[in-house]
Amino acid sequence: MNEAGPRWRRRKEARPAEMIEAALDVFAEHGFAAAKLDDIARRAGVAKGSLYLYFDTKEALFRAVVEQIIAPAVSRVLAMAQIPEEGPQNGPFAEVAPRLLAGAALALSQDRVAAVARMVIGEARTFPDLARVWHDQVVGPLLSAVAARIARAQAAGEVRPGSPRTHAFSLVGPLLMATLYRQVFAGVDADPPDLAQVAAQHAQSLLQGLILPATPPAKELPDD
Amino acid sequence: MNEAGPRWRRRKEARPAEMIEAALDVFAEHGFAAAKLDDIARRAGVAKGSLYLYFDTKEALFRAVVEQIIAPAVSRVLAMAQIPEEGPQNGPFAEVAPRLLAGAALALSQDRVAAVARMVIGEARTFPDLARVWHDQVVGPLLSAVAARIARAQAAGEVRPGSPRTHAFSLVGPLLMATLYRQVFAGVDADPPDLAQVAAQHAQSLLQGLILPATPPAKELPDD
DNA sequence: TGCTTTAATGACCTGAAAGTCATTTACTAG
DNA sequence: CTAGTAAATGACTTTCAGGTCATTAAAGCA
Repeated sequence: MNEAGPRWRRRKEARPAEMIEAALDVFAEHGFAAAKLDDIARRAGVAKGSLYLYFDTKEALFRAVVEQIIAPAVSRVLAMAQIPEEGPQNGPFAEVAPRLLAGAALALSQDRVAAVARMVIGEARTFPDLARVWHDQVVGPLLSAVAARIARAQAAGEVRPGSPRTHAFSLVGPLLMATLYRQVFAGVDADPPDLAQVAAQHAQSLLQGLILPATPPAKELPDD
Repeated sequence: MNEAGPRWRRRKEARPAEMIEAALDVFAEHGFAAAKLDDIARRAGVAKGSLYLYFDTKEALFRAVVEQIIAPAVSRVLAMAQIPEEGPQNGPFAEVAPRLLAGAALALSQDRVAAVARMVIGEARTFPDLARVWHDQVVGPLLSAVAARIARAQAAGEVRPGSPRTHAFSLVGPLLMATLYRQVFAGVDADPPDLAQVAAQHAQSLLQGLILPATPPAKELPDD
């Protein structure tokens, strides 16, 4: 019987991150309620009791996962979109919008980010304060930044009038829909939508308009 | 001590519907996993054991809720949008699309429908066959119908080229986003988006284009 | 009015998973 | 080398909700 080394190591610094990583996998696969702490512990290579050295409850672990995964994604999207609050002009809106959507598509292409988004939607009612954090720190700032940029474009006469906030929904809604579609129907639909393609085509459609300006097909004109 | 009548009544026909109704309320409030059958039973005015006379398991009850609530909503949307599979021409796409979005907004304005949608998104991983049913019977048909209508409009030269399916995402994504926003942030955001407003403004924006064609604001032109 | 049927009950059973803690053992300071 | 510390363990406790079933009683019928 070979005893290669100590049965376990003391790794106070590395443990929490590993636990969060493992928790993300298990939560994403089964959802919050159906995820078992034993599974998470096993995947993290620790005993269940060890989880409680770093997280008080299952919910605390869940919240740590959300914060850990999402915070970088949010700042990355805003950075890629290059939407500074009060910065200098950063190009015409017709160029900013596709950049923003492309950046969002890239961020949401990571299944980890998309899975967290799906889980928050599913669990918001179970954890009202999670919904509050998400609203105040993620969705709110993102929506406000986009709406502010749209309002600037409206002031410059670039963009059609209307509620900037609603325009923001117009802009990013399809991407959210495609993301959720991929998450919900993974394994059911063999041909899920491609986020980059949706982002590109939607940017084009929304900016330029879906309707073609009465280009007669040279054939169906009523003969008079 | 007044004994007004029998302790309970036999109502084989009315029970299931009442149970589904109560179950919807409790599921919508707490999510599937956190919903207690005792609560559902109490709200339905029956004992827990009675639930098992009509539904084999908690999951069966959940599925009954989904089917009961969604089926009418789906057919109503398609009816309001007046998108027959092979029917006669039903007006230019520029008129059909707003009608479709308005109908969808109306259907999704019922919190019951929206709550079910949110729950399916949240629970799809826990119940893979629920995701399959939802895909095959709800989302798939709806998306296909809309995409088919868009393809017809493209063939007629009304609509810009591009994947019809992606165009369908462009069309309905913002409404889904607004619906989920309302569901997730109910109680957190005091000023949620109005679905009818989002539908109307988005239809306008998407069809006509968000970008204004270089209308000089008569003031900021560089003076040369 | 009594008999049969079966809808309905609710106390109970049971499995499962969150959370605890006395014990073990890796590490470190002296 | 030794003693002190605290990271880590995993068997145990506790809680709780899904599911069962022997019993009750409402309704239909002769």
